[in-house]
Amino acid sequence: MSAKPYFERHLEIKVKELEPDHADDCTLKRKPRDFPRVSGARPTVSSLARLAGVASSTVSRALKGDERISPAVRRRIAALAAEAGYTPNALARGLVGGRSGLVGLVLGPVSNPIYAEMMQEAVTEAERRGLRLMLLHAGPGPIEDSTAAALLQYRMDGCLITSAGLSSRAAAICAANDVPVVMLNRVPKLHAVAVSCDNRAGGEALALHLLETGHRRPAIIMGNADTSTSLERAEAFATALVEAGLEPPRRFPGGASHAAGFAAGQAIAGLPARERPDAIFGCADILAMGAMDALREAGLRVPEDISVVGFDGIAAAAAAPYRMTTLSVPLSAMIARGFGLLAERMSGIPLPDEVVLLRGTLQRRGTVRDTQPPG
Amino acid sequence: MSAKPYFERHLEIKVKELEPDHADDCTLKRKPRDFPRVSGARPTVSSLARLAGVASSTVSRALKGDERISPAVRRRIAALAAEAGYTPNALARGLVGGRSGLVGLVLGPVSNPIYAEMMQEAVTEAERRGLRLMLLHAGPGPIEDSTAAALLQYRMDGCLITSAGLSSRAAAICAANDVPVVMLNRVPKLHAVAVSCDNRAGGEALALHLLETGHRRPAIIMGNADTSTSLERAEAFATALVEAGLEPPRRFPGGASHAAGFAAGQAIAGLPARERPDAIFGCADILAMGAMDALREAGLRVPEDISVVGFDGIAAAAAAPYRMTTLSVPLSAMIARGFGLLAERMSGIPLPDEVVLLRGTLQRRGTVRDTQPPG
DNA sequence: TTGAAAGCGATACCAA
DNA sequence: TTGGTATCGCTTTCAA
Repeated sequence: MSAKPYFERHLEIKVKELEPDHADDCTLKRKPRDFPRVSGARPTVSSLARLAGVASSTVSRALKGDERISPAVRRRIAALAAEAGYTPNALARGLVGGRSGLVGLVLGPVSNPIYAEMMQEAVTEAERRGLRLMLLHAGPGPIEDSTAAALLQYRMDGCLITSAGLSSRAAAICAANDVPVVMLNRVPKLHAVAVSCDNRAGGEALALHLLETGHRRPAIIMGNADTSTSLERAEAFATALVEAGLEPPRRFPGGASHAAGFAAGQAIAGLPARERPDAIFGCADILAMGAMDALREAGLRVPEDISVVGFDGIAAAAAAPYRMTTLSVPLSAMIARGFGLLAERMSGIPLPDEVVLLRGTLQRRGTVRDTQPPG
Repeated sequence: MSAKPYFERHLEIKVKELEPDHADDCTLKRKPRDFPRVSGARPTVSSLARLAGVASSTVSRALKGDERISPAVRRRIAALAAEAGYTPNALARGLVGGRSGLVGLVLGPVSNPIYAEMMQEAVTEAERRGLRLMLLHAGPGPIEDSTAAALLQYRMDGCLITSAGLSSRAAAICAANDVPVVMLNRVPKLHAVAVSCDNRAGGEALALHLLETGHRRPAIIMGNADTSTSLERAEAFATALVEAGLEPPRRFPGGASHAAGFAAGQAIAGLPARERPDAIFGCADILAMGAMDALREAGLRVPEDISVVGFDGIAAAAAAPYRMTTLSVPLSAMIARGFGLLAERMSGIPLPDEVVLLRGTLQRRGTVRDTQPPG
């Protein structure tokens, strides 16, 4: 539902070439006002060295503020570099230093907005740490081999994997080549480094919340079958209910999109009234949103007729028309921690694998009916 | 509404270290089964040359299928490389060749899902062309200087800019340094290369559709004031209405998020009935979606009481609970064309600026009431 | 058809 | 405190 075959159609193309004189303005008389550029080649360490009448090693050291270079020379070279518009060549630097400053990012399908939110957080955090993000994958399905190969080709310092489970290829390549990997929002089956929300605690918290508010027949809409995330959430949720003396909750197949949640919601709405659950737990907000839409379309009111809770805390679920009660995962903190773990491992010192679990927060909003006020 | 200050809170961290023996399993006995790796250093052209008993230049040539190397040698070296698990070092290659194979990507705020969809398309297309995407920015606000500098540091071959108008900094840096830029979904005010939807044609098509279906008082919810996209769409829409003899449509301030559309929708719903528009054009789907939600919450039915149309064709707008009539932009085709333009310019041959306009498609769905069937 | 050698740009080591 | 120089891995003349 996300990647449309637009490609073949819509090829009615209008090309508007700009007037030649303006084009010239752009290609020839380019004004180096804001970003000066030496005519011809870009300035390099050795060209600066020649200008300054020193050795290139001195320039290199001066530019990174080496204490051993006299302040006077340092200042002079810095000024020269600024004037010439010098930019270090990260390729050369990476070649000799062995570290590229590049971090790979593997994202899941954008049909679940949480990946976009994670991406935005990752960009911010990477910026803060002076790292660059290489977008290796985004979408359903597994990562292409050629793309995964880029991990090695560009000598990436590490890799962040957020996708549910389909990126084992990238993980394997990293493992085989000592490229540090951190899994985000996903507890790996194999040994690895991961930062995740405490899905069990979250699932339990949601179950307790539903119990406290008087629900007796919750159902679950499952995420993708192969994701630990979904499984853990559902498992903990179910366990808490059973421990409270309820029947094991019914499970409906879901996925990772609004459409999947919608289908599950339709199935639930179509149930005879006496079989109908009194609450739905969507293992991801996007699923719960889809379910809500299906329920409403079927004439059921949320939360009057049926309560709905989600898990993720995406922005869209917080707003109208959902205002969904959910367990929000601390995205920023997770990303920050993930970069932290990565940075530690990028230094080369072998560190043991670890799994960091951050606790989410129950967001009480408007989709849970309180039939049984406490006290 | 998108980037929450989660960072400071939620720091209750549980660290679960794996058992030492397992950790060892991962750090020491790493199995090079799937992705073989030479013990110690990775194989290089010269290490392969030594193994094969030829010169490194021969290896280099053989590996890229140079006709001048005898087929026998070529095969032998290829086999050797495969066996050793050789991976070319893109950093070194970029250093000598002057081309990095890297393309920068600048995205807008993820509060508008269209950026995520564009990102996913871009990943696919980059893969197809053997280019790597460096994520330079994603979010509202302008790009960081340090990030923009990466364009030069990593000697990127080009840059794709999708963000509305805030990335002029990146554009300026590119312009000053002969890095080709292509603007996506945005017609630049300055001379540049761009691929966009024909926003005027689209706005007009939507206006005509509303006219044909008997609407007489449409209103517009504007996008960000500084985006050509929104302006063009609104302008063409308004012009078509006026040419049909209607009053100029009322304009409501909007933005680039559901929340902005929602606020505009509330303002419209709060209007006295006789002042209320009979249709709303949201300059972006996400705005129209927000407006729909506000209208429905205010008890107005869409399309019975008021029609709504959008522009973009994002996946979320096509599904329940919106099923919105909209003008969809051919995203895949735009991205493909954008990469094409970039590729042409990456060769170094100076080409004139051009603007490519692709026509969108009116998607008639369920949010326009047909009061006046044709004929 | 293949080899030797000169860089690409930056860093780091060893001298001075 | 600074200068040479080797080196990172690969490509590309220029010779053979």
